[in-house]
Amino acid sequence: MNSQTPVTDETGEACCSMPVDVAEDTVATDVALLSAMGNDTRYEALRIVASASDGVCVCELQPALGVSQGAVSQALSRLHSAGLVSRRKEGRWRYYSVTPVAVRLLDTLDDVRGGDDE
Amino acid sequence: MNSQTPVTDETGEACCSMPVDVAEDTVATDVALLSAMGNDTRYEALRIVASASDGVCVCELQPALGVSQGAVSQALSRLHSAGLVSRRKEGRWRYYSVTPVAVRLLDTLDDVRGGDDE
DNA sequence: TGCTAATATTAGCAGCTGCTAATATAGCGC
DNA sequence: GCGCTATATTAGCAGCTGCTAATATTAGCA
Repeated sequence: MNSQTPVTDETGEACCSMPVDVAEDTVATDVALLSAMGNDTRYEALRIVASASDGVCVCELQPALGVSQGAVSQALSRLHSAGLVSRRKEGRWRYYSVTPVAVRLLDTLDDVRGGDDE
Repeated sequence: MNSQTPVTDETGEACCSMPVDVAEDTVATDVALLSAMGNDTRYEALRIVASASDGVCVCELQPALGVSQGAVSQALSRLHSAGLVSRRKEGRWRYYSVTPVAVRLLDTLDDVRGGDDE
């Protein structure tokens, strides 16, 4: 606020304690994860990849997601650089699989959403 | 890709199985959560609120976050509508606290980041 | 080698997002 | 009621994001 922050108000109406610092690299790491998943196309792609037992190929994600091939590739590239999917080549095909990080986060999302449904 | 998707390639080189459908409201719910947290200011605000035992007031979040009062208010409003913080009034002051949903997600983020640090 | 198929990358566009400044609203004491 | 403080809301701007279309790259085959 100005210089009259209630934190040090002498009337005993001090507002509350000093806030903590959040480490910059923690912020960057977590925000990269969260924002990578925080988009419809990328979230759906991740869900689809997560539900496959042996990886999903770009060629079938595209019809499922209903966007262009380029958009699918960009989505997967973003998920990969955030550490949410791994990829491998098999001839012409590229397969994507979820990482343990993604599994954990998706499970947590399912838990908290399930709790709301009661 | 076009109509010759490897999914049904008769040569046995079928690419993989059919992808699942992801429920639209599940997508909307989760993406709202993730994108609310997927921004530096809002993530840091949530972290600060999470570290306080009895709620944090807007007036101290503002200096901690280093943005305008209006930006703090907007950030908290977004977190609130995503169900990540609850709020209460005490006279002139507005206090924000984390919800169990936020706690779960932040804990999971800490877990997966901790795993990476090894 | 030349072609097709799969997919990554790039360029560009329209809409979105996050911020500031200004304003509106709520609470408090005189 | 007035003036102040705390904070929510609004308007507007600059930069960002997600998409398509086009192109580049890679793999496979005759």
